[in-house]
Amino acid sequence: MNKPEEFEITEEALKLDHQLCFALYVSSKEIIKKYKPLLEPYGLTYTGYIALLALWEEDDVTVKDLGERLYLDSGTLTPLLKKLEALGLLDRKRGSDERNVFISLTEKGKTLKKETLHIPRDLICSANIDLENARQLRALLHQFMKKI
Amino acid sequence: MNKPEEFEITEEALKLDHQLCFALYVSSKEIIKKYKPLLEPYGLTYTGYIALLALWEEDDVTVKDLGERLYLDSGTLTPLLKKLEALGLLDRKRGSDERNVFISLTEKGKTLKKETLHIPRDLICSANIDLENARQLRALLHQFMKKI
DNA sequence: CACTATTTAATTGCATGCAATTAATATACC
DNA sequence: GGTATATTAATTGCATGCAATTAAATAGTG
Repeated sequence: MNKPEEFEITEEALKLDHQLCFALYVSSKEIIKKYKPLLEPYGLTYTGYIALLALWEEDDVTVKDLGERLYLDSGTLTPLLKKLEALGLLDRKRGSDERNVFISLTEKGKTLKKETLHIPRDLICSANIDLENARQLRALLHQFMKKI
Repeated sequence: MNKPEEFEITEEALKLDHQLCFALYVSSKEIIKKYKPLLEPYGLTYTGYIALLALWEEDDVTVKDLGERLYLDSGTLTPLLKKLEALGLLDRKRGSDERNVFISLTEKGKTLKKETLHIPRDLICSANIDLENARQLRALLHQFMKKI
């Protein structure tokens, strides 16, 4: 009882290369892989790096606030932040409302910003990124993120 | 000793919203999250689903071949394929070259393709995806994947 | 004030991903 | 044939991510 034209459409729509999710999934994994050798000298993982990027913009924020900016929940952030604390990069302190934990960078954490300034440029080279392609992608992804 | 114009450039380049990697990382995670409720009725995870998408295009392939198509290595695939085997969706059999393990769909695995045909369309609705935005994104991502 | 609902971080359990190593098999080369 | 090399899956160890639950604290309400 398949109408042939509909079958054709769904058949094509099922192919791996037709899936936007798969292109996003692969692109995300591949670019994260490129960061690893650049971050390893600083003892950072990719997740640690993006947490620091967020904190370098604004720190002394709660775990909840940081989680909203990073799209991560406490199940991921709590152990990550404890590791970054153990590295001496940040402090975790309860606020006057004891439910809140405030994250603030240590001097070491602030200094690391300057030492890693070269990473964005290095990544562009190592991942062979076309800047115009990247600019367009970023714009489309931000549109995508707003609606999803 | 910072040249102000260079400092400004790198400062901007360090912001979370300027990172292509972060936009990819968030978009990928968010779209995968949207798949979960659609896949749960079939007992599938996202990774299991993309493995099946690949196998529905071509099965009776080695783990290595499947890994190249999915951008996954045996460390991820071996346990995943064992789970899909336990669900009765595929078989794993050594080839005449005993280093190779060939993956082939069972009847149940083939049947599941028809039962899940609705998922791509359902996802477009639930993730509120703009088709033109998606088409452009996919094209740019494929360019990106080719070069990285 | 007493009681309930809400908020926040932490914890638990499960499913990835990947790098590095291992084990088994096959190939290449002499 | 015999040995070194290469290939393939599997295993191990580590780092996420997320859903669901828990525990503690606060806010809201009568």
